[in-house]
Amino acid sequence: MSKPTYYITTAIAYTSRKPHIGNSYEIVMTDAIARFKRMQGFDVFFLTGTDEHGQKIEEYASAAGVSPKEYVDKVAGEIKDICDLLNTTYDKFIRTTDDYHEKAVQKIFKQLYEQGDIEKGAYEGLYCTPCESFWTDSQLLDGKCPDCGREVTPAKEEAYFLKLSKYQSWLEEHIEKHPDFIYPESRKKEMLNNFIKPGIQDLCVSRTSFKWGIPVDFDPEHVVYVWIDALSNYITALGYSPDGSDELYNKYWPADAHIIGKDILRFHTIYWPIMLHALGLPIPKKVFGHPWLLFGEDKMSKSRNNVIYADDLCNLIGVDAVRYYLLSEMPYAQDGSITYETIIERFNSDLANTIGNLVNRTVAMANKYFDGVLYAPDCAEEIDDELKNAALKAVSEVDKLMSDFRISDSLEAILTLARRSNKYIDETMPWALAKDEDKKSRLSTVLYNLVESIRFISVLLTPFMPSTAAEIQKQINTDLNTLESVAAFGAIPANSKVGTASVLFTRIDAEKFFTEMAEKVSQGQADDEEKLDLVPISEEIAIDDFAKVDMRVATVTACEKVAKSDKLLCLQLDDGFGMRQVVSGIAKWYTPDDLIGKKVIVIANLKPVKLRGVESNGMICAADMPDGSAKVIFPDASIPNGSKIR
RNA sequence: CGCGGAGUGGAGCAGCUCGGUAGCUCGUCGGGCUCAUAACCCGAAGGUCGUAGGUUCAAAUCCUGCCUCCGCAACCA
Repeated sequence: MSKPTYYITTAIAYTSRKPHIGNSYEIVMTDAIARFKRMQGFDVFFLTGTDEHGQKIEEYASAAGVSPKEYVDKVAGEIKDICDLLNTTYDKFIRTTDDYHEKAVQKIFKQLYEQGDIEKGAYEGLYCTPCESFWTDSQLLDGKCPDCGREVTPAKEEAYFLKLSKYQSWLEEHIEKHPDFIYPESRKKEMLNNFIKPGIQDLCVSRTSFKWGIPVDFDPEHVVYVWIDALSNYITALGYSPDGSDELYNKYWPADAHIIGKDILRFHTIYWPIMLHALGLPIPKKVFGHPWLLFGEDKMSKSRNNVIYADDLCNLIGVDAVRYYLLSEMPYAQDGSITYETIIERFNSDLANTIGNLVNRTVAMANKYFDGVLYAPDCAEEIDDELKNAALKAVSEVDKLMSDFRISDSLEAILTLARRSNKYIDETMPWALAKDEDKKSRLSTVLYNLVESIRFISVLLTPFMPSTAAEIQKQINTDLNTLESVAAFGAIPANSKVGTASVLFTRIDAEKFFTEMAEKVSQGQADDEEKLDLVPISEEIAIDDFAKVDMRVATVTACEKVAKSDKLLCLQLDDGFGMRQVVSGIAKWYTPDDLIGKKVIVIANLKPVKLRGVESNGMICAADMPDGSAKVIFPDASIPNGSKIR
């Protein structure tokens, strides 16, 4: 009888830059689930990989002066290194530039085209030539362009479309009938109400504006756009092809779980199922949208190098501690936040004090009192049952919680057992028993129970902190590490001998930590990585082109928030010639009071547009910050209004 | 009225489906112990459960209004 299969995937990571620690959460979480499923006896296939096409990569590559392929090779290598560093046990690492994937995608595209699910079409929109924008009927104001109020004309731009609308009712029904399909539950409503019920828009699945993608083989002007390319990885990795698939595919598909970020839930719960359904394939059983791990508030983002990378953190606190931190700090449905303070706090409290110290003191006592030998527990007391029950309860809790992917709760359940074990030591006071020759038997029973409880902890810890689990088992000298071995308390054979104690986690001195971290982050790291984040320099222009841009100094005389918008401020400017109204998307970072009375630089000859119904005549110069915010450029206050900038 | 989520002791969360002594981890303070990594164990302080009403014998838990925060959508010339 063959083992039941379990196919689990992460999303594939986009190779635009080296991922930071928040991005590593997903692979570690998926790894923990995969390892746990293997322990449960499943035949697991765990897929991860990289998404390597697209215009952005084309741009980054040209900015770096290398070919797109060279560029993605580098970044994909870095991503894979991080997966390996974090000790994740993926069975396959797919890259969307892999040959077999590209071929399969072309066939999938063609198949969908031939059966009519993809059609060559156009943005059937109404086009406003001056604005270079397409509009739908519903967007028009009085039948005219909502931006400039001019006439619009029907126009077309050639592209391929995936016809989603005809599967709408099927999808709605599928989601209703499979309550487990979208996780967590709260996300389901969002998808249903926001995107499905209002009507699914057909999806544009090809581009002609860039080349770095998989060519549509029967129409080489077009390149397959991200959705079909990237989503297909889950089946092409298994060797799926419309004209015949590999064994792996037949064995593992449909996936048991796609673990993805909440931001791409929409693509996985709408486009992906429809694509599969159109191809006549089964739908994945579960799509789990996990929350994000953010950098604590914006305290850290003020200093410009707030990004934490997995490898740096591993150097500081170790791989398993990083895994533990990621898995325990992330709540189930809301975003978690990273701060160095909580990293240290959790490390010291949970790992060093609770688990590490428990193992250390127990193994030390076993060696001290009985030269490490564990005798048969023949002097039980009532209090022992509490420990045994706690151990067994931890097993059933973890089992239950993991079936819902409740990772941090699972870890907490293990910690609870560790705390109970520490308490047991105080209750039984082995050091007091040791002083009384008559209590040797009781003492050996207590130590046996403790070591067994620690063994439970180590076994349960395996999916989350594999190296630590192994190290604990080495220190208590056991190879009983399966889930079966923790079905009942007392599996350690009598007269076995524990190993030697050594510190599992050295407590972190916060002060020292911050010093070391600052050093590591500043040296070497900074310059190299920051370049990757820079927006590429635009194409060369002539001086004449620049001369077309008329920039002037102006004073902000009045400023207010634009109603019903989050981002827009409406500014009144004195540009030397008179008053001018400009709308700017900086409300998140500036209040009107910050700006009134200040000098700014305005692009004075920009074509006017309406934003949120408010006319904007020009644009304020501001710099993009690494964290996505913007800083307005304030010129010297002595420059008169209307001065031209060149 | 675009859609959805959330507001619980200093911090982070659980409890809310099926109303009935407000719980956990961290931190703080006091005590205990000494096997251990200044660790471990016990105890205490600290919350009118966002706000205003309503239902009820009884509401953190159900209903309504309001305020605030966060996602998504719109929007950043």
